[in-house]
Formats: sequence, C-alpha cells, structure tokens
Amino acid sequence: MAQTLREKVIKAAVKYVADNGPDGLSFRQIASDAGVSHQAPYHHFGDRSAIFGEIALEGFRKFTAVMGAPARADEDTENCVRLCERYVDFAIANKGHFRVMFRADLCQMHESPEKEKAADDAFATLLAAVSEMVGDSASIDEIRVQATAMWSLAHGLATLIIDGPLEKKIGKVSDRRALVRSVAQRAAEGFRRV
Amino acid sequence: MAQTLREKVIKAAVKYVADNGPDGLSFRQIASDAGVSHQAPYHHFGDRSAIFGEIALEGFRKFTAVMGAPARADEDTENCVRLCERYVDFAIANKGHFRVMFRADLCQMHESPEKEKAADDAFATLLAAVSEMVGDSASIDEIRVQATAMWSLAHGLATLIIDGPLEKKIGKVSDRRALVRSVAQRAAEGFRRV
DNA sequence: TCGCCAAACTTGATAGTGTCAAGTCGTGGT
DNA sequence: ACCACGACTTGACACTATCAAGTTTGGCGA
Repeated sequence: MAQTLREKVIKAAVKYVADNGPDGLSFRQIASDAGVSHQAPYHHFGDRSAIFGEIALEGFRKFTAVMGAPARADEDTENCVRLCERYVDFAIANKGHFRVMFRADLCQMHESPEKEKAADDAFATLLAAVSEMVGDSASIDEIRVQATAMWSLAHGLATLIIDGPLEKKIGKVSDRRALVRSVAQRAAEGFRRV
Repeated sequence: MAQTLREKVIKAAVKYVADNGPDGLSFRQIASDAGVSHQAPYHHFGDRSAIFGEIALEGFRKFTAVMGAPARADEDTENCVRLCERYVDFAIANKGHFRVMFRADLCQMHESPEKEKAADDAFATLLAAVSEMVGDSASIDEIRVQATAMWSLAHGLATLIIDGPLEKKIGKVSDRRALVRSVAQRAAEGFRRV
C-alpha cells in the first residue's frame, strides 16, 4: 500500500530525532527526502511544532499500551522492577518519540485536548500500576508520593541512559538490562547502609 | 567593573535558556542585545555549540561545589533526602545551566578535556556522597548501583519538575519542597506496600 | 614617540531555515 | 459541465549560522 505523505513525514521525523535529537530537524530536508516541495508537509501540519505534537501523541499512546499491559511470563513479577524495565525499554525502543514527549517547549501539548488526554491517560496508567503495587490501604497522598518517586526513578534512569553519560559506561544490552534490574531492585528495597 | 563581551554573551544565553529553553536561542539576537555586531560573539566562541559547552562547563563546576559541600545545619541529615533536595534545588536555581548540561547533542562535551573533567568531577562527587551513605563495607558494585539509583531518582525528579508535567501540579515552592522530601524519604525507605 | 602586531570587532556575502501568500492540478459530486 | 476542495507547487520574505574578508584599537618593544 502507498504510504501517505503525512505518514512518511512523521516516520522520517521520528527516525531523525532518534538518530540525531530533535534540534537540527529540518522540515525542508524531510520534504526533499520525500521527493515533494518544501511546503507539502506544511499542508498536513500547520506548523513545525505540530509535527512534534503528533509524535508526542503517538508516543503517549504507545506508552500507555506498554505500561498498562498485564505482566508477561518472562517479566519480573516484582512490580517496581517490572515498571522500571518497561519504562526504560520503551524509551530505548522509541527514542524518537521519547525524546519529544517530555519536551513541552517542542510539542505544545496544551493546544490540543486530544494530546492532553493521551498524556493524562499515560499518567493514569502509571498511577494505577503504582496503586496496585502500594496496596488498597494506602492513602491517596501515599500513592501520589510513591508514583512520583517511581516515575522519577524510571524517567531519570531512561534519560540518563539515552542522552546522558550513563550511555557510554554500559554499551552492551545485557549489561544495561542487568543495571536497570539492580537499580530498580535496590530502590524497591530502599537506600540504606549494607 | 566593565563586563567583558564573553561574559555578557554567556549570561544572556543562560538567561534565555532558563526562560525559553535552548532551542530558539539566537547568536545574532544576543549580539544585537549586547550592542555589538552579529559576528562579535563568534570571535569568542568558535561555534554555536561552543556557547552551550561553556554553559555546561560552568554548570558542572557549580554542581560539584553544591553537591560536595558539607551538610548545613538547616538541611536534612538523612543523606538520601539531602542529596535529592540539593540536586533539585540546583536544577531549579540554575535552570539555564541544567537544561544544557545533560544534552550531549548541544554541548559536545567530548571535544574538550576540560569539560570532560568537570563532568567527571561532578559524577565523582555524587559517587563519594553515595559511598558515604552506603557505608564502608559495601562493594564497589553496590555503590555503583545505589549511586545510579540515587542519581536517576534525583535527575528524574528534577527534569520532571522543570520541563515535565509535574510542573503544573505543584506551583508553590513550599509544596515543591515538601514533595521532594516525601519522595526522597519514600525512596530511602523503599517502595513497598503500606 | 614611533611603529607594529595581534586581538577584538565590523561588514559583506552565502546557504539554509520556517512561514506567509499566492497559484496549479486533478478528482469527486451535483 | 461546472466547480469546489484538498494536495501540492512556486515564489517571496525575514531570519539564522557560518565563511571570508576588512577595520579598529590597545599595548609593547625599539
């Protein structure tokens, strides 16, 4: 089937962001690569940031699907570890989306209720997972705090691996997975003297 | 004393990044604001990314000073909480630096040993703090894992507060500090059912 | 004091960018 | 047959980084 220009543009943009980061991305270059005039993409996306908005939207939907899925047989049953692993795996597998999703300056989520909903859904999924982990008796504040902690841990780990200095220290995938597991396990048990 | 152009440029750039993020930053605009020609800054910084490199360098040095300082009387004595608080406080107080420091695509740290050393020092400081927290009997691997966890937690929290969706949920400073403390405390004790 | 030289800065030009404003072309519906 | 509309093109404008010169200026040795 023929790929629509809109799809082609998004695909090319995601690939570029995954490879080079969002900064140097050129509308015109993408158009040229797709073999169309420099204004053709502009017809589908009102604006440069609209493209990032669309990528973020896709990203949040994928994210919700990944994080909300029931535990698979091959996954760790420990909630904290599983959440962290999924989060980091998602970020690495969808670098192009992930790099954009949390950059409010790029994608301007607030301008569209559709996008805002996708982001809210993603957060709700995370909250539900943590809520299950924490237990029924926990107060809403307790859940909120642990969800924030969980999210921060996973998000920090993911960003440090993708863009930060952790990247060069752990090259092989096996090492990376082991580190993520260890870190998540450690956090689950708490930081303390050994 | 008269401020040198080099200083003026960096200062203006840091302010811009803190206010608007690093994306739209214009060399020429800064030059114009400083009342010099569009090529004047180019004489001090070979290249657009060199400016970000300088900002990152400053940032890592400040970071090392802040994180390495002995505990003050008004600070939490719990290591984990103190480290997290300092990290987040640093990120918020130095938004312009922080936003650049971990963006390898912007500042190209690898090109200068001076910058690389500053980043290494920053990491070493963090490692030392965690090492003290964990205790002497801990293996090097244990320290490495806990440091990564600690770093991830603080880094994720800071980035989510600065650029991410946490920002709008916690407006007032007092709330922010309370949240950071709760989250750090929670992480220190471990994620578990309550 | 003169000369000069290197650093600091200016001016001009080029290629590339996002975005506005029109024009073209084909296709489906009335 | 007409025409309206969506998809795309063409052309222009203001802006950007960067290259390649020129020009000013402050300080230092002869």
